[in-house]
Amino acid sequence: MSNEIPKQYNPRECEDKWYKFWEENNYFSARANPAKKPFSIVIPPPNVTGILHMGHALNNTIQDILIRYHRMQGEESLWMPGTDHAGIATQNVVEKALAKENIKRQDLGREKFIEKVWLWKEQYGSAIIRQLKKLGASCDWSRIRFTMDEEYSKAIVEVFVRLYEKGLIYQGNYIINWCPRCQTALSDEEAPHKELQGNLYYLRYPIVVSRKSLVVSKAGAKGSGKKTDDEYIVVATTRPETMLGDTAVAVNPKDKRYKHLIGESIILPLVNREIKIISDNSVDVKFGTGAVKVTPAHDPNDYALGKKHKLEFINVMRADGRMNENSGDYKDMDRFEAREVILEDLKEKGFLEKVEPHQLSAGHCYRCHTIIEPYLSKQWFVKMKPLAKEAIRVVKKGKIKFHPERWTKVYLNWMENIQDWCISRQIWWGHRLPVYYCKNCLTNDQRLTTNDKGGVIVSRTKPEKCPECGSTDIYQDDDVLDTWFSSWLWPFATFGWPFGLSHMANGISQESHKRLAISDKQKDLDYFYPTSVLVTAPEIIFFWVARMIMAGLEFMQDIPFRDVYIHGTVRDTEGKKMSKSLGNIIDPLDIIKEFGTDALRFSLISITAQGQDVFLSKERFEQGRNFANKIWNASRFILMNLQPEQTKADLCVFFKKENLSLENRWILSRFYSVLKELNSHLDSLKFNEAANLLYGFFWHEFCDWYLEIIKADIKNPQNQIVMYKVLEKFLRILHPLMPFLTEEIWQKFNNQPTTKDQRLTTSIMIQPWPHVQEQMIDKKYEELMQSVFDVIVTIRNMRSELEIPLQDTISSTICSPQKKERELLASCAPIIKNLTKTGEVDIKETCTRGPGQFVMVLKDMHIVIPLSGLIDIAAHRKKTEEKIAKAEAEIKRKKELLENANFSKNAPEEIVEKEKARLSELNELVKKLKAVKDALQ
RNA sequence: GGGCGCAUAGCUCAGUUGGUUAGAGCGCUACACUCACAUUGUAGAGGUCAUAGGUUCAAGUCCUAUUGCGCCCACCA
Repeated sequence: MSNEIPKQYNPRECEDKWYKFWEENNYFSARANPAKKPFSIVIPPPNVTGILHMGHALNNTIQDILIRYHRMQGEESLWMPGTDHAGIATQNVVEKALAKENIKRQDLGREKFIEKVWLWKEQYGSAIIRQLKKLGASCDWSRIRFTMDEEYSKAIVEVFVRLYEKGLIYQGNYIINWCPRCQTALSDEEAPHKELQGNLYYLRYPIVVSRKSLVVSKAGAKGSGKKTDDEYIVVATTRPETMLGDTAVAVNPKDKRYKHLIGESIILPLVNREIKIISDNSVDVKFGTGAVKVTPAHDPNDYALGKKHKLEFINVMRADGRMNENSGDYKDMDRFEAREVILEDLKEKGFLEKVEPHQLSAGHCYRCHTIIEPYLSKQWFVKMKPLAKEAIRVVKKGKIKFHPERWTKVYLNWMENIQDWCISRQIWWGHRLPVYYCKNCLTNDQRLTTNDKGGVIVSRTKPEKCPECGSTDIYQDDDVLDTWFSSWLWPFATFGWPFGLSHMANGISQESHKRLAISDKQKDLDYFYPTSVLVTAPEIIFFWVARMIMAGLEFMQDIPFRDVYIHGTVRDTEGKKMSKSLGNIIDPLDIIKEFGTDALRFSLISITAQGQDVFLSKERFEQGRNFANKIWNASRFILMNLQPEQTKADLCVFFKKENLSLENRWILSRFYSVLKELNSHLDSLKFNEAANLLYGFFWHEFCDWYLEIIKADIKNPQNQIVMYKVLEKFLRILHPLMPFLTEEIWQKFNNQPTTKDQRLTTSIMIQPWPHVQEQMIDKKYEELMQSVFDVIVTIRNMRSELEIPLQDTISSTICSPQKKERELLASCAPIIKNLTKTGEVDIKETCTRGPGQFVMVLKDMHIVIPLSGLIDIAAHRKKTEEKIAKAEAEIKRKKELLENANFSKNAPEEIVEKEKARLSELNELVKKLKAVKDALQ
């Protein structure tokens, strides 16, 4: 039998096999079941264009662990899967693919292009799903959703219309973040600021001299020939190209330098437009020259100024970031090219006073990293403040908890300062706005110039005719919605919300059939919502988490999830974020190929401390692979030695403590202690601690000690039962972390016809989670066993120091003043003999020490073995002296501590007792060590 | 300009509510392959827990300041 099992675990042979097995048996599916407690997670939908990276691997492993754990605990556990249409990202990917064939999306036209995207989605869109399956994700695939699904899209329209009717969606002309490359508006979150090294350019704007300023200038003018302050007003700017759109210069009214110039005119260089000097409190006197050029169409601050002072809004750029017809000679130049040329021209004409290096930060497109242009355009917005109110409350009240908790502050800070959300995008791939225009009512296409509602129809379906004038000349808005406008509905729209809509045209029989289906869906939503935990990355808190909370509260009148687990970002060993462009990617699929999925999962989890970033190197995965292999071989050993009929023995024996040998009692106590601790780690989302706990227990306690001990008496029925039971239960509790390996071994046991336990019938993943048998936990026995281990380690240490090869059998004498200890050691003599390769173990009360013996001290014990060969007496003496010194230092500290009246007064009694015990132990140790030292000469 | 995180063994990191003997993996040193596993075993070396103060009977753990690294947010042109 044993030679059927290979010496190494081969993940490739079993992963796909068991995944298929699980899927075919519908183990992943979950549905409303009032008899059970629900547990649900919605997946953060990966981009449909996505390929699995380490961030996904970490994110989804955590979710899978939670789902598998709760499923085994008997909860109805649903993991809702799906993908996100990822508007801009997907459009970019498809455009790039088309570019290879020299096709532009404009060549195809909107409809054809969208067809291409769908085609692309059909072809490549399932890659990420296949990869999630490779990872072992136990999602209920029968429920898979895509944000562009017809049903899902209805939810989006419904939400848009409801918010519009509530007055929370509006259209308007504002400065928004514009990506000139993607040629679309972006939300603030989609345009993260990055530091740039730029310049501050000081420009001279000539003043049109009026009588009033002349008077003042006389007083201020010094010398002749030199240009005075009153001939120019100098403004500082980082973006000189926008000067073409300047419509004022602003100064602070309190600024004495410019007070006399307020209201005067200047001539805008190059453009020769006459503009006014205005005053406004918002101008910072200390920055630059204290005078600022005002470009209302190209800067959000200036926009506000422009509105306030009723300035002209002159847009000097086109959507592609090139200068437009308002920029004279610079027309058609790229904005950055125009900057250089304009600077040249200004310099040539004496309008450039100086250039200073200046650090600035500018928004960058989160999809293509192009520098954002603040751009005036007509867009659609969601009014966020009213939605945020309740979202703040539920988090403050603790109805939703962040893990780690510190993210609460980040969330609240953002929520409390929330800005309106720009939701319209000028791309093609996405949900078209349910906004229609009546051509007749709109006197002309005023999209960029008016804020007027006339002719705007927001409707769930395309209106036949204009409700105002009855015209049928109606067209839909070209824009699509921000991808996140669909993602924020994910926790309930995936269940089919809203129910009972848009099926009025169906026949009656169909209608009732649909109703039934709808009511099932409604049941599922009622049952699984709010979901239990959301597992995600910090980058996405504002984009997604915060907005889901708002949407859930607004449309479901309830929070979308109770706990938010924010895991760290996966980085390389240098701390850099893993990204394709940096070329520092460790591909999870490569790791799966090389080390196996379970190794990937285990290693990833074992280094993911709650909320800390994960620094990864490939070597980390060796740990997981080695662990998998260790489990494999231990199981192999047990299988090889298992006598099937023995495992059928009465299980009651198993729980009768008094019948158990010390080692069996010990390992069972340890197992249940570990299980108890494991439960608490998993319940408190400390996955790394769970992983390390399982690792340490299995490798060092179960394999290194327990199996080594019972090896000598492996056919003993009690040992047979216990080793089998502990392994079998261990496999179950390891399963959430290492699903494939545990299933493979489980099935190996299952396939032994005579070893059949009635639970070993189907799959490990649907087995019950073991109960903590409190009565089996006994710390006293754990300590007793530990003291035997200490003896063994000491003897091994002596062997090692004396360089006695294992082939040479030695004898040893253990002297202990305590009777109980002697009894314990006597009962464990066979174990000690076995694990130290000692022929005879003599246990005595007092120590007899001769010149031909080597002695070591362990607590209050002497351990003596015959001296064979040479020993470096001086070295050993020195070592002993060091030990004495160390112990004496500790004694001194202890004494001081115990003599301190405050200590005994304030410290808990058990601590004081512990200290006292430790002190007497140390005293005994020093006494013995000194005796040993004296003997060494 | 605000906020957050990190600094512990050569390296990568754990360390719950303060309890005195600070852990793991990798690496390193020595020894050991018929006997489940060399993706292994046994033994060992290696730390004034970033710095300076403070609170406390007791500080890696709590407080304050400093230094270094990293991240997030913000409309200084």
